[in-house]
Amino acid sequence: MKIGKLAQLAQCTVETVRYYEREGLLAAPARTAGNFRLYGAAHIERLRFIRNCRALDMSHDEIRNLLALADRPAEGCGAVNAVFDQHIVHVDERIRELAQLKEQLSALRQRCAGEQAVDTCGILQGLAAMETEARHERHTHLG
Amino acid sequence: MKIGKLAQLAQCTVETVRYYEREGLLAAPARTAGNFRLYGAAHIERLRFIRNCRALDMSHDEIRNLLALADRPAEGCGAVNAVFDQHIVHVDERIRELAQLKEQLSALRQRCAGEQAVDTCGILQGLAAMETEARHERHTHLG
DNA sequence: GTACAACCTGAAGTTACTATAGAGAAAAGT
DNA sequence: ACTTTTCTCTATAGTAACTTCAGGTTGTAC
Repeated sequence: MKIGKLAQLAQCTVETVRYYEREGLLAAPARTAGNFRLYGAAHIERLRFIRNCRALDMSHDEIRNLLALADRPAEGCGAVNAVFDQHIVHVDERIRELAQLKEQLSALRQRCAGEQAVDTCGILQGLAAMETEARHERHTHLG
Repeated sequence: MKIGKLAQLAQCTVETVRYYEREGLLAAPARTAGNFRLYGAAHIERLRFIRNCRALDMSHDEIRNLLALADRPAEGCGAVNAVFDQHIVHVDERIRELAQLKEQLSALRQRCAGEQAVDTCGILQGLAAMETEARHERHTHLG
């Protein structure tokens, strides 16, 4: 099958497929005489795997890692578990960060009820007065 | 004061300050005879405001919006509230997305307890078998 | 034979910065 | 006064995971 069909089956765009090939996530397939990419069942499986990992917000590095592990069927899957556990930690951290953010935002939001002039707006005053904190370095690739 | 002092007071790097100037978030200041940027109290206030917005994970577009509103003191702050409410919605959505993600990840994680070979690993099987869903377009800039 | 969709490559744009290189200016030490 | 160190300047490239664009080729339908 050609790239359009593959992309459709994996629910992504053809540009994304070509991008994954450049990135080394998806092996370069055979070509037709006219230079069109020709994919088979193995490619669908691989791409689906990648897209599912992405749906779980894994980074390309994490995915590359997982794919390499999956390609050595004889080995144990302790490493797979490790990648997964690490990723779950990332997600957890980000959820906690956002929850805290939401509290701050809600507190600020309550400082302005209605339609006063902006120079007495509690939100803007709050934003100007907040204690500026150093940028927290992020330990997760999740934004 | 020069850029290093300003950056220190706002808890960011000098590169970030220069970047904000290029982006139009911070007005270009006067220069010394030696071409060094010279900042005053108004710049500190402005930069603090920006950094506080960033600490709340607002995008530059949202911040630009707020700054423009704050610069028209006579007008009502309904628009400010709107920016804020919209941003809170973004954060909420992202929290829900991540919570759902975590459930999926935990469910998958339970499919592999220990050290079997990877070709029978429940996690990898799960990743290969998951129903591939179309990439949800994001309505938030939060990762 | 000609219109049109699907495909090709390569490069640039996105966000909010960070990092680097190479050079000039100012401050500190002797 | 001289040297060393620190600060600042501009311009450019890199980050993640794509998307978009420009310009050209192939395949297919009528």
